[in-house]
Amino acid sequence: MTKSETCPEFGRINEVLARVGDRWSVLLVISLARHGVSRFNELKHRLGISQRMLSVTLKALERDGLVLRTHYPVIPPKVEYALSEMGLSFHAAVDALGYWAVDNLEAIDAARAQYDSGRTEEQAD
Amino acid sequence: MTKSETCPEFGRINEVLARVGDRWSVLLVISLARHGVSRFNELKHRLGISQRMLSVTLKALERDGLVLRTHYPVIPPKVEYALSEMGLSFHAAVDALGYWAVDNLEAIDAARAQYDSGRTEEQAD
DNA sequence: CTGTATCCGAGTTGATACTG
DNA sequence: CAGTATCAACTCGGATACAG
Repeated sequence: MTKSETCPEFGRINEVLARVGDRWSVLLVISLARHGVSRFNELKHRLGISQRMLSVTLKALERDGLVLRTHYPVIPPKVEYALSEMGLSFHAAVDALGYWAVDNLEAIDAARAQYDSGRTEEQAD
Repeated sequence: MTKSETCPEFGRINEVLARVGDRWSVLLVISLARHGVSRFNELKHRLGISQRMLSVTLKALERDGLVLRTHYPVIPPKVEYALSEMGLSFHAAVDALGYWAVDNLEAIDAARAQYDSGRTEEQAD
C-alpha cells in the first residue's frame, strides 16, 4: 500500500477518501441515488462501465457498508443494489462537490483560458 | 483523456471532479486551508509527496484557478502558494467530505469487519 | 443474468539526476 | 530553494472467456 501512510496529519481520512472517492465509486453512488434500487446490468449500461470494474467497485462499496446487496435465488439470477444509510450520507457530501463543480465550471474554464494564453505568449519563439 | 466521456449522464461535472478531485489535489487544498500560505518544500514535507507530483498538481491547481502562486525573484528562490477564492470554496465542499470520512470511519471499519468475517466463514472449507 | 479469472495495454507515480 | 526531465515500477481499467 503506497497510500496508507501518506502523512500522519491526514492518515485515515486520506485512506477512506482514496478508497471511496475513486471515479467509479462516486459515479455509482450518484447513479444509485438518482435512480434508486438497480440491478447489475442496469448499472453497467447506465454508467458505461465494464463488468469487471462494476463488480469490483460494487463489492468494495458493499464491504464498506455504503451499498446494500440483495440477492434473489431465482433463475435467471437477480441481484439488486441500493444505497445504505451511510451510502446516502456519503452521497450528500459528494453531491455538494457536484454542485460546486457545476457552479464553478465557467470560472475554471476562464482560469484555464487565461493561464494558457499567458503561457502561449511566452513560448512565442 | 479517457475520462472525459464516461457517460452522457454526468459529462463535464465528472470531468471537473476527476481533475480536481484526485488524491493530491484534495490533500493540497486541505493542507493549504489549514496552514495558510505555504512554500514548496514545506508542502512537500507536510504531505509526504514527491517533488514531481507536487509540481504537477500545484501547476494544475494553479491553472484551474484554485491556487495562487507568488514568485519572489530572490536568491535562493522563494515561492508561496495560497488558496484563491475559488480554492477556498472548493475547500468548503471538500471539507464536508473530510468530515464525512471522519464521522464514518468507525462505521466503515465495522462494516468491513462484518463483511470479512462473513466471508471467512464461507471459505472455511 | 450475475459474476469471477486472466491477460495486457495505458496512464500514473516515485526515485533519481540535473538546472536555474 | 524550486522546479523539470527521464525512466522504471506499479496500478488501473477494459476485453475476453468462462462459471453458477
